Amino acid sequence: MPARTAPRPRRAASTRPASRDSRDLIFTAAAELFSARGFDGTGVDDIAHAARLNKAMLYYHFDSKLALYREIVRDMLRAVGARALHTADSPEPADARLVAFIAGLVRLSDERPWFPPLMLREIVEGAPRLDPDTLVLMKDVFMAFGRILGDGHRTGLFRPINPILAYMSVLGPILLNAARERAAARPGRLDLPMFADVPHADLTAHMQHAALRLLSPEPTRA
Amino acid sequence: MPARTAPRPRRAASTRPASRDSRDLIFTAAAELFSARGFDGTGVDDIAHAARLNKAMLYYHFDSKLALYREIVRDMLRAVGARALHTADSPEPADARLVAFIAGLVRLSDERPWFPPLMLREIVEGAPRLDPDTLVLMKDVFMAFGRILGDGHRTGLFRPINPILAYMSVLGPILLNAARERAAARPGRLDLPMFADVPHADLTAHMQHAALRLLSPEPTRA
DNA sequence: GTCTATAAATAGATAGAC
DNA sequence: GTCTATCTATTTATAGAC
Repeated sequence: MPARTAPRPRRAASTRPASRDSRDLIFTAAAELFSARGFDGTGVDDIAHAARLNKAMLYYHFDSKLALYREIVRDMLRAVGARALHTADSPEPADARLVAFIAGLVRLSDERPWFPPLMLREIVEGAPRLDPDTLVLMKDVFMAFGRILGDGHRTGLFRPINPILAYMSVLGPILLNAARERAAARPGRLDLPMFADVPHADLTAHMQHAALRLLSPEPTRA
Repeated sequence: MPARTAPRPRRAASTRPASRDSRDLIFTAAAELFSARGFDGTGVDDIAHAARLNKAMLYYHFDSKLALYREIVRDMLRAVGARALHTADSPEPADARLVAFIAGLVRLSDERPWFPPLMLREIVEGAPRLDPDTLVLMKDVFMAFGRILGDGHRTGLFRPINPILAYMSVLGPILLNAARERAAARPGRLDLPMFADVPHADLTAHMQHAALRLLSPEPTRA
């Protein structure tokens, strides 16, 4: 699921306790932990233990903790960017593309559950650990969103609006809610009301509806 | 500015390099750093250095790094909660209270710039470090928001909506945008388009407008 | 109240056996 | 490819002088 450019071939048959590729095990465990506790809050021992391996294996597959982290973020941003560019450049009208953009983000949050918390962290911290190539990927997502916004404005589907504020207003709820959901799912803690379950079916619809309301040119009230 | 329940008296006159109370210096430096780099990303030495003191002073004023962190979050949530409860219980109609609720959050983000990043981090991580008393404060803010929402629904000003999704949709953009702004202001990095300046005047208005559009009962489009 | 020096624990990273 | 044992640097926290 992590997906490097080309999936390496798997060794024939092997026993259960390490049947999946150890690199993927470490990758996934690390993504999970980094998103939950942050880069500094996660030890390489924690990662190795969660992957049911040891840290020597981590260093066998990755150069360093930082290199592993970067690979996770790059993989994630490549996935987001690919989807965003694809929908932004589709021939459909802007409102349909906006709806697809949001559906893509929500679906991606399910496929790569570490995406929302990790993305939030990177924005909050100002992405201090990312290399220039990865920063470009972050930019691409925003530019794709901006293109949808601009097209919508030109075709009269959307009202004029500051693209950054619009981006924050669309991305913020999606990321924050998914991150909240994820935090609530962790064992032990948190029976606060704001961490209660939200019916997953309503979610995409709400986010899409909210975005359309935000951008629609019709005035809503004084 | 951090504000314990009662501000202790200041010593008469003293030289510049440590004229302000050292406790407040450490408190503010720590809040700033914790919000920027997270709890684990911030060392007590970093804090002491930013406060132009040393870590022995930190331990003179606070029991531990964790105790200091908790005090910062508690102070922040007390401020948010007090403001939220005050506006939620005001006699005004719900839409006016919602607008005031948002203005309060934005104003608080200016007064205590560490609030948005810190709050985001706590939600993302599921508040694993907070003591029960502090968790209650988090709950109070949400409940105040919920009361405004419920009143608005009863009086026909708002449409029915899942309170958690509404909370995420109002809080998410405000926190994320303020955090983004703050990350962009840090020296060195980040000239990505999505980290560009947003005219501060537009900000509150946008957030208020967006929230009203989200909750208004009038249908906006199919 | 403020500092320097240091103890004790932890974390990232590597050597080398199997 | 996988593991244990270990080195080294960093980090929280404290002792004790001024």
